[in-house]
Amino acid sequence: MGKNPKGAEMNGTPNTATAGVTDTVRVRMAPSPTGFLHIGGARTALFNWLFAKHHNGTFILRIDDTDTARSTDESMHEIYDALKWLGINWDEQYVQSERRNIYDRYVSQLLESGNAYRCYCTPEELEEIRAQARADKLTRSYDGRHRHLTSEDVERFVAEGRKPVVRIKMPDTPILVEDIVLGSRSIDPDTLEDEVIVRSNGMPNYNLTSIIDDAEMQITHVIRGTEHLNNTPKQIAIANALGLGVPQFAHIPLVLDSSGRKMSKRHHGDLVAVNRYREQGYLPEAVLNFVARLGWSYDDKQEIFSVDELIEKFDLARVGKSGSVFDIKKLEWLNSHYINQLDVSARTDAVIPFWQAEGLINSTGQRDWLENIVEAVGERLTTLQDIIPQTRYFFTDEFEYEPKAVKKWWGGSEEKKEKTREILTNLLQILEETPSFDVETVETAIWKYTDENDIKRVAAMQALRIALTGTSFGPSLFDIVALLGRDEVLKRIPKAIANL
RNA sequence: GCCCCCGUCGUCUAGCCUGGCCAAGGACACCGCCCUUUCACGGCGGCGACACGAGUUCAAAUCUCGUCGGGGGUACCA
Repeated sequence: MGKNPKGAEMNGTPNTATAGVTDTVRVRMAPSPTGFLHIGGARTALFNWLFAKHHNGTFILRIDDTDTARSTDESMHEIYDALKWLGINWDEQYVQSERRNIYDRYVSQLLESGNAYRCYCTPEELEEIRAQARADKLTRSYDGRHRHLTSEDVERFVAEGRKPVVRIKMPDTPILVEDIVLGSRSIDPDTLEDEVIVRSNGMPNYNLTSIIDDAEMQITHVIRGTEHLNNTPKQIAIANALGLGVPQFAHIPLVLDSSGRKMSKRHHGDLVAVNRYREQGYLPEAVLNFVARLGWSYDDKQEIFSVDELIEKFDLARVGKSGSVFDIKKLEWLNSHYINQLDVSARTDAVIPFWQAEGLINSTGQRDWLENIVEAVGERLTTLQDIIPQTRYFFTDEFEYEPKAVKKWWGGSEEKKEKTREILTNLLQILEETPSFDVETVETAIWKYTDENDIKRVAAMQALRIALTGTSFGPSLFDIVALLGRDEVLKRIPKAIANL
């Protein structure tokens, strides 16, 4: 694979040869709709999409729903939603269950050419074969025993009510698998067994439909997870038997959990659900940037990539071979970066749904006030969801005084508590008398009090902070006082004193 | 069991193809200091890796072989 010859195009060279793969790339993302889109799937989608965009190609979404028992409409829509949220848009879309006749046609061809055959083995029989093969340390289990059935055999099986599957006859010559990421290798045919390509209920199987559709849809590059590596020679064998060409393959390393195992819906649940990250207040830019760097890098310094930069810089040649551990800390870092990147207005827009979901606001009529709150919170959000603990007290005075904060700043002993009551009482009086309630006036008044009475600033400030917010952390206290307003502040201090 | 893939700081990685510039660079995390009304931000500093063993070579993280370790697959799932 050569470099993208963009330069040649810019020169306006009027030939087609120099364009190379640039304008003919066709890739696909082929999820099976058996659950939410998971993080690994999102990365596969992203790599395909980036590759397509980079080469001015076509990105196709193909729903591989041949497993009718597990596929659901709901899941299909969840996948659409997740992809749209990420901004990964597709140019063409196909659903495999609507393409039965195409697969049936190819199966007939395989049967007629003698490259496939019906197998009447029962599940029990297959189980036995497997067990025996394992005991004998064989490299494959199914032994092709129904390759050459007599018509009497068939009649007998049919009479017994057995429903056959269709199996592909694997070749007896090595299969060359070329992979852009992993390199080339030759697969010993003795390790391949006659795969089932059509189930006994007549439904075709993944290895068959996948490679047929790749050919039918003129896919040029198959970019998928390495869990499919062992399927590749099988699919190539099927394509060969059908006389179809095969795309180029690029198997990307797995996304692993912290103990090094493949992330899966089954074992990791919500942790891998893309939609879950959206609900928790992650930005799509952050998720995209994060998964892009799982298994791919541009150079030895750049970590932050806008989508446009990703498109410009993505290259399969820089995809690594080993699996990558999903580290949520890094995602969080990226997320806070992208949140901070938003201006106050955009950040307010982003955060409003979270306030609403929490029941803290019901209209946006107080827009200016909300923006001021967001401004005061500043760079304290790791996720949008963090806006709740950071700002709850602005919307209600029904909050708990955090025990740890109380103990540390209000005092563990009665003596210290008494001192705190005194400070709060004095502050109350100062704030009652202060001519205006803007940040500067309040600040001046409070500093004057602490400094003149030889009270530690931090002690007074934290005592007041807890009285006003119930917590020991958050935005500048003067901002909080100003945003809460005189009435609210003068109401909360006595209440705090009473609770001391 | 069998088949296949992989192996640089705790994590993501640069470097490996085209041996020397690598007493291995960056980022996240962690720790410390500074800033500071708190918590974050930010600034500065610290901790920290070539899986192991042979071989080739003047020289190996880089090439070769072996060992060990990890992972994926092994379905009438995809």
